[in-house]
Amino acid sequence: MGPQEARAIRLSVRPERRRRGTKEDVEVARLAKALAHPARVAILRLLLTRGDCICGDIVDRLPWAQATVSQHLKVLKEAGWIQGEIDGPRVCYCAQPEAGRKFMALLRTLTSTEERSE
Amino acid sequence: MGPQEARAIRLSVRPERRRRGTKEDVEVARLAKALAHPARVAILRLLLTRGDCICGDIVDRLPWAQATVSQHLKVLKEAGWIQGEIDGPRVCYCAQPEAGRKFMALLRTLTSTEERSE
DNA sequence: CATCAAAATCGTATATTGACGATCAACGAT
DNA sequence: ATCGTTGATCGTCAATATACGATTTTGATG
Repeated sequence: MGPQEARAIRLSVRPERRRRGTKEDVEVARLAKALAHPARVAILRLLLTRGDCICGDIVDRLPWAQATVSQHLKVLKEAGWIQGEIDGPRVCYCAQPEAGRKFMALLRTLTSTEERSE
Repeated sequence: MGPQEARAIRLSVRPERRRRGTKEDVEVARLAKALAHPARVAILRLLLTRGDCICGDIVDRLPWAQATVSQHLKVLKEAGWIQGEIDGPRVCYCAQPEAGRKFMALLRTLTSTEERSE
């Protein structure tokens, strides 16, 4: 067997299945991705510290345009970090503590050296 | 004052400072971003469970090309999640537990409702 | 129903990611 | 010095993310 043939084989034999990773890995990545921007972290922090349910106030408190904030809110909402509740002409957002707990749990699982039975 | 003038003012008066967010928010986002891809989570999990210091084995175990894995390793390394040590013609990677601890701590701070001065 | 305020969405321009073949650089061994 | 192996880097293409003005949608109110 030639020298670079081995490489070629290794390259081609690589597992085809699971192109996008484990369920768990995808989940960790999904939650992490939603936090992967300072604006979204700031929004989440705002909702957690100043208390639940704010809305256009977020725009006032953060240095981003309304459209931008709205976009980030959407990302956070879709990932389950926050929840938006329609309240008359405005929308009240609040953090979803379960997301944080779930994320922490997943991270702990990731870190723990316990054996995993596939 | 006109109706949409208020909006205009709010839009223009928005704080110019801190375009990219707090130090802490940027840090959380930075660490989260490095985890925001299943391949990188998988790599980290591999290093944490199978043990420190693997290398081309990562390529064999994961369903991505060598160049792709190398790229992801770089991202993880630059974010401080892992460390690479040159060992002859190969490179031995190992997880950096501090990163995880730091990230968890930041997340806990984020979640905690404690009052933050500044 | 005309109007206003609030927030989502659209449109768009720019920037960043992700994947990967191909190539390069480092190094051990002949 | 040459070769073979390993892993980083380059180049490129497609896809996704970001920012935000402009517009639309939604609902309260006169």
